[in-house]
Amino acid sequence: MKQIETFQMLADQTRLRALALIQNMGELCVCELVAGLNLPQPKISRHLAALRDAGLLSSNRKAQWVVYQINPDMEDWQSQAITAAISGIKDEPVLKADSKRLAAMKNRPEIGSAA
Amino acid sequence: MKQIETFQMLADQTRLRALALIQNMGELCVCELVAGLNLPQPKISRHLAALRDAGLLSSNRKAQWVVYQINPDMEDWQSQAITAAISGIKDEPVLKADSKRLAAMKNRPEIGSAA
DNA sequence: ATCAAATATGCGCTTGACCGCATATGCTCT
DNA sequence: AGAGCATATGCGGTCAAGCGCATATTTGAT
Repeated sequence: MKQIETFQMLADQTRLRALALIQNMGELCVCELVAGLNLPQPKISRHLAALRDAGLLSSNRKAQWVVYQINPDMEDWQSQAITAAISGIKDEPVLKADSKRLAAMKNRPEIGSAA
Repeated sequence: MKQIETFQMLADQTRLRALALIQNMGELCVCELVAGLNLPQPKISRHLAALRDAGLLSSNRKAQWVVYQINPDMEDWQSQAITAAISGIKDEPVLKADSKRLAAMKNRPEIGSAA
């Protein structure tokens, strides 16, 4: 049963924080997530890969960066599950701190839209 | 972060099957779940205890039986999560088999409403 | 071609989830 | 009190998840 994988993905703090921040910002590269969540880069990279493999995120390369976003082609129930998850954690203080750190990030890449 | 626990609970086939069957039937005792899911009683009992401890199920004793139901006092996001989960698995063949086995159960206790 | 930044992966370790099996506890009825 | 069903729990084993650390890979700039 493949659905298990989805909920497994939502049962981890790092992944929830990453999903929340990505949903909040639209799309983010790995280094932005490293800065926002303030965690080792290999750890972030692995979690993102797992989320992508599970179909919850999609990624595409933009120059030297790999940009992740919520997978637009998810199944409805997956989307609902993510919504529930983010709703469940939305008041966690750590999320505010994550956003704050991201906003304060030095040398933040300007990908895509802006120059 | 306590929310993790909720999603952990949803990341297991046995627990999902139990939740689906319980939601479908309103309330069920352990022995009915053992019959429906066709799994060892200790295994079922443990999973039910886990779901109750996580706040997803509530239980109350009725004579010699312990009856479990979806916890009516869940938080909204938990309820949403369960809905998403059940929606995700609703077409799994195993669920139909579970219902069928439960319906065919011999010596099924008549708890509460009926005599 | 070299270098540096961004990202991914290999490896060994630890911890916790789940399991099966045996057994304890609780409840009911006689 | 004793028998019998329903439910819970103790225990040991196995396996996968997550981690830290080092390193490989890809990409862009000089």
